[in-house]
Amino acid sequence: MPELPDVEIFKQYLDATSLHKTIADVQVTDGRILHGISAQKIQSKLKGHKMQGTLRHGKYLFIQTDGKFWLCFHFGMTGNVKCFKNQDHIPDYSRMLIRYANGYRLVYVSQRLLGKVGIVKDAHQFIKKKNLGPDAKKISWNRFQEIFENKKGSIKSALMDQKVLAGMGNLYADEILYQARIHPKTAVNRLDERHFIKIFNEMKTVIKTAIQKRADPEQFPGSYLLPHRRKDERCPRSHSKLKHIKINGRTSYFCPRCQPL
DNA sequence: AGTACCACCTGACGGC
DNA sequence: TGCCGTCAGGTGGTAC
Repeated sequence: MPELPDVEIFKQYLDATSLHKTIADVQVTDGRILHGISAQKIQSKLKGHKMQGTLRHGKYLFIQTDGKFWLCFHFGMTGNVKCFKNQDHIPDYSRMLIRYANGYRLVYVSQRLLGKVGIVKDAHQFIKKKNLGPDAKKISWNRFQEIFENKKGSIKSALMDQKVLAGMGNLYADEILYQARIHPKTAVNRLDERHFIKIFNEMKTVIKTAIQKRADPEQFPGSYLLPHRRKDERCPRSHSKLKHIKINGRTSYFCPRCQPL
């Protein structure tokens, strides 16, 4: 579930497995993941280069190379990266393989092909051009207050809008609003400072906790909504039956008792 | 500006 | 067993 915490885990994983290793070869097994570049071009571009460092902004993962370009990963609704020894069996839905000179391969996996891989000149420039909002993990309280000024729609839509705030997806937006005890349909302009402080603090805690638990919902605290985010399950706090509604076409789970409108 | 809907894809699941 | 509709965590485009 590649939202901010998941992508942060991928970043840590790449930092641990893939930096400063010479890329011997690149194999694209499904070109539909490529964005704005051909399989041949990405191969010739990466070959012989090394990854120098990583940068995550929202759900995007950028890898700086020792060339004048960055590799850019987006994971869509299903996707991850994994490193294997050359002779290891690689998983289904592996769409791109980066083979290192040291005998390992980095694999980009994407079952539904909704993710994208590309080359960008500069990550910061890309973020600007895409109009991405500030990163949810790094944003300061002052900036957080500002981004909701003059907003009128529902708080959940705003939290999930990558141009407002980068990194929150459907699941974590639900979790944050659940922890803050705010109904997802609440209009932003009906929230006061006290509410925003609560949302901000819960957001930071949820992100930190999720990353600490390696974005694995099974390890999340019992007080979290995420592991119970299924039809007919109950709120871990009030034991009321969870409700689900559609907001902007996405299913939103909440507790009608803890999060009244 | 906000929302609603469609499209992009594959696979899992429930109903019949 | 199998067919079919619906749904799933992402984004982007269009139309109202």
